Amino acid sequence: MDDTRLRERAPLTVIVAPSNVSPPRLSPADLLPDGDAAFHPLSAVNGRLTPPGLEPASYATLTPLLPLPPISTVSDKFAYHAGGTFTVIQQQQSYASLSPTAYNEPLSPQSAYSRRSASPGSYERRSPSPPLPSPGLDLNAALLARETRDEQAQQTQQNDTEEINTKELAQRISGELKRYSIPQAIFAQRVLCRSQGTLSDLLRNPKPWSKLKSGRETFRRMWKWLQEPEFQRMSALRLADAPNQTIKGDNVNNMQQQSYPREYQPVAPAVYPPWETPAYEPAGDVTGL
DNA sequence: AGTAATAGCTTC
DNA sequence: GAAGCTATTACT
Repeated sequence: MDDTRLRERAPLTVIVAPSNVSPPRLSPADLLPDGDAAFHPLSAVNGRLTPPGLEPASYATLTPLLPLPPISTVSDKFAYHAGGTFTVIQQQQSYASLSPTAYNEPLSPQSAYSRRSASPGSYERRSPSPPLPSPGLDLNAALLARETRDEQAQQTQQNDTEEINTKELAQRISGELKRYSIPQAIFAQRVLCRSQGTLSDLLRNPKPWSKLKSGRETFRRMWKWLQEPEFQRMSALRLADAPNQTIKGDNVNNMQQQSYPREYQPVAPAVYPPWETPAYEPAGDVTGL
């Protein structure tokens, strides 16, 4: 874990260090695998977009899926907004926009959407009175702020209204699960709050978006997971199962498909995939990032 | 043995 | 009827 942290903080040169993480299986130290290149831009972007001092990797606090929100509404607004963490949003977008291929298949997440709403009017509509920067500020800064705002609006709109190419999304998810050897049961439970059987069915027989009703929510979660930077994806997988939430049919805790004891301590720096690591890191470890 | 796919059932 | 769960089977 310290390795991860070091890498997070480390200057670019260190990150570049070949960690040759070719095997699909992720170890905690490999949370920034070969796609590390994708994270380089982040540092730059982070440097100029986010307030200094805000660490880019507070897994515990940044993880959007942490207590998995009720499947009905929250996911529509995305936890980032709820959490009000400006920085996170920007980072997320940076990842999404800057690294379409680094840790993704040739198919970028965006392409899973049937289209992108890049309507120039979205910004004005959503932000009627943007706090314009004072004349003293750099024009670039102003444009940047505007751009960021625009992207946020787009992101929100995508999550809310955009259609998802479910077939493509299913293929993407399947591919990612295979690539990292993530069992369906784990992904289904930790990320989707669904059962393995449900996920299997959705992946194999995805209904077209237009024919989906409440089932869209599950696909949205898949989609959001895909959009997340890798460390967040893994963090989500590693999460404790959501406590008994009053979600219809969401009694995942009753599933006896697999029980991953979360009590045991990771005595040695064992190498296990993130979803097998204890949900609760030793005190102060994760949050201390 | 572990994981994925599927059939039948339940819930809303 | 859609969506999902459980139990079971099939697959590797």
